Amino acid sequence: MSEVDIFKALADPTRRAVFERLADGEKNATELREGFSLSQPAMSQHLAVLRSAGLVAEQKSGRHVHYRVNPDGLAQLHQWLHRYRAFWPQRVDELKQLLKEMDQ
Amino acid sequence: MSEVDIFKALADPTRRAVFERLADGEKNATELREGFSLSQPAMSQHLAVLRSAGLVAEQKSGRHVHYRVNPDGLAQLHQWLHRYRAFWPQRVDELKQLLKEMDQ
DNA sequence: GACTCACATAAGTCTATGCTTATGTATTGG
DNA sequence: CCAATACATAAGCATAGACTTATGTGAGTC
Repeated sequence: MSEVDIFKALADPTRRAVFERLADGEKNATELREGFSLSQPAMSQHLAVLRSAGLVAEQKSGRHVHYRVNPDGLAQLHQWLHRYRAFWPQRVDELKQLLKEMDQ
Repeated sequence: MSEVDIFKALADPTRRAVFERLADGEKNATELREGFSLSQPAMSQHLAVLRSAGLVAEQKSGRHVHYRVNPDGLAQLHQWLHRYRAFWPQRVDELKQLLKEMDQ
């Protein structure tokens, strides 16, 4: 698991959508396919990428594999972003100001 | 500029390194090449990707082009991450606990 | 005005990646 | 125990992406 892997994993729109679905709650690979027009191997490969990036965790239960969000990946991402914190408070303030102005 | 573009832009190690150098301070394309073993067009293309992702901003000055971190991109990333905030406070607490244990 | 410098853009190549179909491997139900 | 289910893995293909060399463009220099 590294930052590169995390960014690469999230660079794919399908994987980002899968991750978002997992954020709603634990699901197995078959449930995750619902709504997507993807072959079963494609989903399996996407999950492998997310897993090796530390973004999701798996738990085998019989012949099902339950996937859930792994906070480790998000923590890594959060830590990376935090290095550049100096750049966004200013921006946040600007947004706050903008919202204040829009309210009037 | 979209989340996909941002993640894609940051998925490349070279672009992440370029971004990190820009975080240290505004630089032009030639200065950015120092230390990298990249052709000039390669750097130019990387900067184009970072620019279209909203991660850096350019400012032309004579025949030089000065690049700097654009907070907009980081703000987008921060906003994306914030959607999953529910997952990381728990993790942060775990890390704090771990650090506390390591101190002893 | 020719020349150089600091870039951007074009075109071509090679590798990475996302997809497919085909197959392998546990697990479970009849 | 045999078929079906729920996956993972393999192999092949087609597109995307990162790089190169070559060329274009506009701004400073002499």
